[in-house]
Amino acid sequence: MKRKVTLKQIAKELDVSISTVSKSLRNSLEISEDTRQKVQAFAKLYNYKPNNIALSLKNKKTKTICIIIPEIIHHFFATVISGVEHIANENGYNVLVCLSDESFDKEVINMEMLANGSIDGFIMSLSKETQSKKDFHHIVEVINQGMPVVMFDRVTNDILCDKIIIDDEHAAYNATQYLIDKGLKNVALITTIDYVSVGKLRTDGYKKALKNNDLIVDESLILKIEDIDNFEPQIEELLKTKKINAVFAVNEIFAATTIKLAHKLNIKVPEQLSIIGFTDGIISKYSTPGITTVSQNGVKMGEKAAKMLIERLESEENEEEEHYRTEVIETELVERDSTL
Amino acid sequence: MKRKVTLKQIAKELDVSISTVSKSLRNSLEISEDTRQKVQAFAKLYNYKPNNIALSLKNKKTKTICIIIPEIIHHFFATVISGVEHIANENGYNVLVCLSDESFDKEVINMEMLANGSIDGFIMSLSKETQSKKDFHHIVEVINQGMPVVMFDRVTNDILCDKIIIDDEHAAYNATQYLIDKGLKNVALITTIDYVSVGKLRTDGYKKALKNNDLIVDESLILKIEDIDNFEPQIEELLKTKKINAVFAVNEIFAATTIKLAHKLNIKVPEQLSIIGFTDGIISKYSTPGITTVSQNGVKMGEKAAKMLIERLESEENEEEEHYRTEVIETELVERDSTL
DNA sequence: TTTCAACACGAAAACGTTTTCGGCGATATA
DNA sequence: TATATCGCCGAAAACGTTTTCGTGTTGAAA
Repeated sequence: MKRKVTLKQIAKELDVSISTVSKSLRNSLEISEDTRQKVQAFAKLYNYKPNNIALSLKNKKTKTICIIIPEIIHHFFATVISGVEHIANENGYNVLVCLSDESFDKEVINMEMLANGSIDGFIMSLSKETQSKKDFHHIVEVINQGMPVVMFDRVTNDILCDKIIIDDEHAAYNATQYLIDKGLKNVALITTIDYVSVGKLRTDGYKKALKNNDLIVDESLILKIEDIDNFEPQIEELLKTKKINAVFAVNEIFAATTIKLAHKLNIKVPEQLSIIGFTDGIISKYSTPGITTVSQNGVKMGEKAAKMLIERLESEENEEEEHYRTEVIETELVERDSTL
Repeated sequence: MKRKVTLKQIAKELDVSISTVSKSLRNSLEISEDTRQKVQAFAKLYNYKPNNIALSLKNKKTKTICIIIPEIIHHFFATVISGVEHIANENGYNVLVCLSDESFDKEVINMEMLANGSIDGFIMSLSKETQSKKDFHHIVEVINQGMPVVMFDRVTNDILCDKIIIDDEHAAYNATQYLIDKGLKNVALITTIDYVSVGKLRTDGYKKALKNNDLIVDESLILKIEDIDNFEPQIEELLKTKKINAVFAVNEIFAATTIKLAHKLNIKVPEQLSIIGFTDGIISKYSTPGITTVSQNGVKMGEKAAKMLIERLESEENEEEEHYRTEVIETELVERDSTL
């Protein structure tokens, strides 16, 4: 077991100074061709690699960015990570992944723990709890320390920073309009509780579409799911008691579950019930029938977020202006077989 | 924008030495009650937090572990990360995620890049390319440098280290037996090419089950998928031309696709065709019908892997024995509606 | 009054780099 | 011969910690 070799050890072996070794390896002209060759050969032989931690300390840059997400099991977040990782890697950055588990405390702990030089910047999507508490002091603090933060998807207006979002309201509007255009007038909405920013926006879009088509918004057709672990009965109830011919679900789990329940209740999809989901997940793709859905393009969001963060990191040296941007990623309606 | 405060700055402000500040903050009895209070108050006021990079350099421990996986979009790997992250966090470790994208080169680059002090240890699952090339020099090198590695799922016998696996052969055997027990004699297998270790093992289990039930292994019923992006025609061909009443698929994508194609060909699932998948993914759960599947318990794998790695990291100080373990995580057959 | 311990604190090394500056010998120039 | 120049190299600082060891002051004991 040969431990890692350091500059000091090479210097000692070759009976030169540490500076000489360092310069030789960086091919400085200050050092004679002869010495350079000797040092480089020796370094190669012993497989010398500079210690990253030491470099980080010296440069005050870790070349690591952290992404904080509520959960990784969620396919959308996985795709975002994938996008972030690619761009980061291309630019020589590593990616630290932290999960908040939708908990405010974990989010705070993670941020405080890493804001001490461990990383260069954050990419994050707020936890549900944070959104409901509306307490963002931990984020403000980090930003005030001069560490750039890019928020995506679940963002808040209370914080000034770069943001990547999709136009949730507009996307929901389009999805609802799509259903209406098919002649479906009784569209139910299955959504989350309001404090989840995207849930609220999508609900707004749904309502707006109805109104613009002179349809009345029937609140009893809007199902707000609170308990993510036990919502089937509510949907079943909706399908049984209400006269609907279409459902717009704000995520793919709700959409897939609706299909399953429709099947159970002998309601034919899409003949009797059209269903549109949200998110570009694998569930929608591999489900039978395939689910028509609003694609969020998580990969692109991740890529864009990483680009913005890295751009800010690299330009920061020149102490540039603090002009924050909010980028909107376009969504796309992927038509499959769950709609007429 | 107040930048991070350091010991040196506090020392200067309070007109004491750096040592005094450090000791005060660690509540050393060497320092007078008075001074300690003063320093601590000041530190709190300026929200002092020790710089992690400096600590890492000093302690030669980064409290960071890296997990290298082929892709994150795969639900199974996402669950593993989740398990790793939890245990890591509990023990004060952070998790760096690297994606090899099934590429040998990316795997090598990532490992070499991080083996220079950036992290304390690796948890990894081999990329397909690495498995087919059988070139593991990068891993051997890392291990020889004294950095612990824990492999999971896609492992190799050519490397000595801790491993977490499931008994793929046994699980496949059970799944096949389950089908046979239902009276289904014509069981097809949809698998991957052999160099993916788990694909091979699952194929072996399938064959063994057939043989033990005095059924002949019909190689034409074994479909080896090479091109992950265009395999539907092959499955369709299989369903159309072969007389089969059950399919065992080695992952959930294959299983879900089979259902979709059966639906297209008007083959009723499970009445005319029973399907069993592999992996405990969300596709199986939310698909209609729900897919009976072999659950791999990725979370538990991740947890176990993290535990083994951290255990080795913390015990290493005592230069313990080098006894490597291979832990087998039990699988479970989750019965849903895609089988009789 | 001298001696010694206890107390409170500071200097410095160490972790592994990079980089600035200065020095020294040799050669070229005046 | 004296001076300037150049080539080659080393010392040291810096990044932010922790920790060992040393040192000066104080009080009490002899």
